[in-house]
Amino acid sequence: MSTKERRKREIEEMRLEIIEAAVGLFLSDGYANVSMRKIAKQIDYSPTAIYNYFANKEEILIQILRQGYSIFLSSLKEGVAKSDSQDALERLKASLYAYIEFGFKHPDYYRLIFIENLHQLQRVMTEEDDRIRGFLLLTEIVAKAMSTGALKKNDAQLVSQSLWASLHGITSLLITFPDFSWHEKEGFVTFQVDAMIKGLT
Amino acid sequence: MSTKERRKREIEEMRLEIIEAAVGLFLSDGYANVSMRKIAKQIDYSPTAIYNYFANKEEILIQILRQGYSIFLSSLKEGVAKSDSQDALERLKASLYAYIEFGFKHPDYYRLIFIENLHQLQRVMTEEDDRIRGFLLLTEIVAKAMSTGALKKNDAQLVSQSLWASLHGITSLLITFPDFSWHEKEGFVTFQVDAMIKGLT
DNA sequence: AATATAAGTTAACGGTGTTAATTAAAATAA
DNA sequence: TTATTTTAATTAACACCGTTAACTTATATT
Repeated sequence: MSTKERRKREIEEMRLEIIEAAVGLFLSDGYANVSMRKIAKQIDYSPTAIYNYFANKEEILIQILRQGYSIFLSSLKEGVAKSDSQDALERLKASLYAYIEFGFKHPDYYRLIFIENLHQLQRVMTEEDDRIRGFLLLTEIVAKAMSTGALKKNDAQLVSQSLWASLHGITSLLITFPDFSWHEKEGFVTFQVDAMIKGLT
Repeated sequence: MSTKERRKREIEEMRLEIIEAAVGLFLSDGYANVSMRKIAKQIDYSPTAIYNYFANKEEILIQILRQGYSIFLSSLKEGVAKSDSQDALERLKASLYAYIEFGFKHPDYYRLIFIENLHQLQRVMTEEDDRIRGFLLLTEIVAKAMSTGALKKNDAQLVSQSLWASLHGITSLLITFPDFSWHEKEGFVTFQVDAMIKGLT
C-alpha cells in the first residue's frame, strides 16, 4: 500500500512544480497576462494536464495568494520582533512600517494580494491555520498600546481598521501610480505614520 | 463644404454611441470582461467598425476614465461648495467626506479609475482643460487651512498626498473587500476623517 | 456618370480557459 | 505473468478574445 503514499507525494510534487512556474509568471506579468498554456510550456506538460491538479486557473491563484499572505505575515512578525523594545507604541510603529515595507519589497505580491485580488482574501485567510491572525496581530498590538495608555482608549477593532486603511492607501498608491509627483518616499512614509499615530493619541 | 461639418458631427455621434454602450458594460461587468464584440452587438455594428472611431479597446477606456474623472471632480467641488462655511477646516473636512462619498456613490467608477487603472490617470489628467486641478483643489484647501492656523504649517503638497492616501485606503478597501467584518460604515468613516485631521493639527 | 474616398462588412490570425474524447501508462486482480 | 481496471497524460475541439487585412458598399468629388 505504499504506492498510494508515493502517488500522494508525486501529486504534491506536481502541484508544487505548477505553482513554482505560475508564481514567477503571475508576479512578473500579472495574473491576467499569464495563460494556462504558458504555465504548461514552462513545465513541459500539455495545458490540460494542469487540470488534474488544479480545478482551474483561479485555484492556482488562490494557492499563490496563500503563499504570499504567509510571506506577508512573516514580514510583519519579523518587523515587530526586530523592534525588541517593550514600549507598546514603538511596537505599533514598527508594525506599521513593516506593513509598508512589505509593500515596497514585494510590490508584485502586494498588488496581487491586496489590490487585484483582495476580494479573495477571505478564502485565503479563513482556512485552518493561523493565517487569519494577520489582522488580529495588529488589533492585539493596538489593544496593548491602549491598555498602557500610549493610545487613547477606543474600540481596538475600529482603530486597527482605520490604521489598515491608511497603510493600504499609501502603499497601494505608491505601487500603482509610481509616475505621480510624489513627495520623496521615505519622508512621505514617516510623515504618514506619524500623522496616523498622532491622530489616535 | 457643409458635408465635412456634418460628417464631423456624425463621427462625434458615433463615438458617443460607442462610449455610451461601453461605459455601461465596463461599469457593470468590469473592463476585462467586456469585449469589443459585446460593445458592437449593443450598438448593432460589426466589431471592427469600432476601430474606425477608436484605435483600440484601451482608447475607449481612456475616454471613459476622462468622463469618470470629470464626474469625480464635480462631486468634489459640489461637496466643498455645499459646506458654505468659510471656516477653512470645515471646508477641508467637507472635501474629505466628498471624496469618500464619491467612492460609495460610484463604486464602479471609483474602481475603474482609482483601483484598476490608476496608472492611466496621468494620461487622463494631463490634457488640455483643468482636469489636473483635481489634486490641486485639495492642496489649495490644505494650504488655506494652514494659513489660517487651522492646520499645522507644513508642506501642503506632502500633507495633501498623505490625506489622499488615507482617503484612498478606506474607500478602496470598503469597495474591494465588502465581505470583511468592517466596523459600521458611517462610524468608520467619521472616525477615519477625524483621525486624519487630528494627525495634522 | 465616372472616379476617388471613406465606412462598413466578412474572413482570418494567433491567442484565451476549459471540456470531451482518446491514448498511454500504471496499479490491481486473476 | 497476464488480463483488467484505474489513472494520467495527450490531442481535438468549443466558444470566446483583440486586432489586421481584404473586400464590398455607400458616399463625396470631379
